[in-house]
Amino acid sequence: MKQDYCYKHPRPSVTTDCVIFGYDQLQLKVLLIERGIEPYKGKWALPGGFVREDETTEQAAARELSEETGLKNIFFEQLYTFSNVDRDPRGRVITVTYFALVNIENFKPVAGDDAKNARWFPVKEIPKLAFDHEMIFRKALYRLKSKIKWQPVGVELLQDKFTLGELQSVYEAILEIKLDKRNFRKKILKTEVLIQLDEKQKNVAHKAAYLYKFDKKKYEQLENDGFYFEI
Amino acid sequence: MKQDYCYKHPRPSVTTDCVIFGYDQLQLKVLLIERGIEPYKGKWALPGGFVREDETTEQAAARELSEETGLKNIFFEQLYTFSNVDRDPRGRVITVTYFALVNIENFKPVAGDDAKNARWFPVKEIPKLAFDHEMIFRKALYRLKSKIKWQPVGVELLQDKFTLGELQSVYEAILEIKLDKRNFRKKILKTEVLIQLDEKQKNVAHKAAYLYKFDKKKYEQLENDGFYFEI
DNA sequence: ACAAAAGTGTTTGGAATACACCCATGC
DNA sequence: GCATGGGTGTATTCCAAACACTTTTGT
Repeated sequence: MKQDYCYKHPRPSVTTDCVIFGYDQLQLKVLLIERGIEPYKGKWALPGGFVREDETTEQAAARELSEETGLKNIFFEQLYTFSNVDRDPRGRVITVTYFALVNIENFKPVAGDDAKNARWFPVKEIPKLAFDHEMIFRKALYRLKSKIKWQPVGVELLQDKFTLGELQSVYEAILEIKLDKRNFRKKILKTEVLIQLDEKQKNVAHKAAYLYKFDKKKYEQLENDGFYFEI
Repeated sequence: MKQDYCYKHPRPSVTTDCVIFGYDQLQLKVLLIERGIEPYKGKWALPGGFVREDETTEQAAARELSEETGLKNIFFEQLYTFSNVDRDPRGRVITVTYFALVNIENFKPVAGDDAKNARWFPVKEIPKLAFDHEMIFRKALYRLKSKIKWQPVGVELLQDKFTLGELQSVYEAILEIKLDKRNFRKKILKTEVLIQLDEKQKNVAHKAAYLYKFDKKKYEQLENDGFYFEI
């Protein structure tokens, strides 16, 4: 049974789109889905969908994220709201966008729900995207680069336990520069949000590195104390 | 003649709300309007309104701003999108918010359009606000404080020509701290976005200060060169 | 033994901070 | 002449950046 919702004034549709970053094989990657329906059928796009009547845009983004990646409790934050009147050929659609950092190892590929094909693309090899998603993606990348300069968000892209070398590689991939090992270690340890474990790498063909984990409580405390800025 | 707009799925309304900052008598102020209609009739609120079918949220914000203050071409940027399902008693309303910096001297009070009363409130004396506008206001204030640390946006609150003393007072009002005069001047002049004019204050009971103006071109150039971060 | 990444300190330059006195003007 | 804000320089501290060698492990 089909029902119509009628209003006195025209209303836009509201969607959320997510820029989901991952890190793998020394590369920063983004999760894209292949559209199964028109418009832009067969084109790659950011995962997203319509905001339901009973959920906030944050909840919608979290739901999409969990549907697309099987991941919950992920770092994500609002990016920007895009509202060009002609950004969607179906009509007036305003999209509230989010960006998220996940760790690809934990990622469980979702058996093609909506018959969609999902793939991680290195940020250097993004195909042509549907809608204005290219613009959204670029804004997210810019935000990530700015943010990482102030906040130790790089850890969200790694496993729970990681080495400082791995973390440095994340930073180098995102910022596209080489960093000095000693200075990087000094700077990242001075933030005091990393905890060194009594545990080392195994089976590596070189001196085994200590593993660290992220001290989320400490981080949130510092954040509340105004230590980091929203960016 | 009344017409209805019907859709297959329910749609939220979309509004914009603006946090408009001004500076006057050594105080940072915010423009609020008194609501002339329900809900929250008689309560103070941020200026805002519905986004029309043929305009972006930016255009809607600029239009509201111009309607409320008579000002055009002023500094404003997107703040955040709020979407709690119960934030508006009239139903599902998502609001895309902006914050703006204007200079109160140029502000032309608008003869009560919509029978609304508009007033500048010092940020320290904000009354209870309608909807979730308190939260929006707090976020805007936080953003302004963060932003001013990196970007010389304080100039937007002053006249075209201003003294460094006035600019320092703006910073002190926003950050709520006293600044050292010499260090402030060094820092602000080092940004090289202020131009010293061949003109001084007149009729002041002390040594007349040089007037400066903001070098908008230079600022935009630096911004494009990635000199400042989006915040 | 050698390849590969881990781990570690010191020096240097630039930026932010702290700090105090004389100057021009209107009354 | 005095009250008011304008204008200026230096010393110190802190942080960021540059820079090279030894250690551990697997092959």
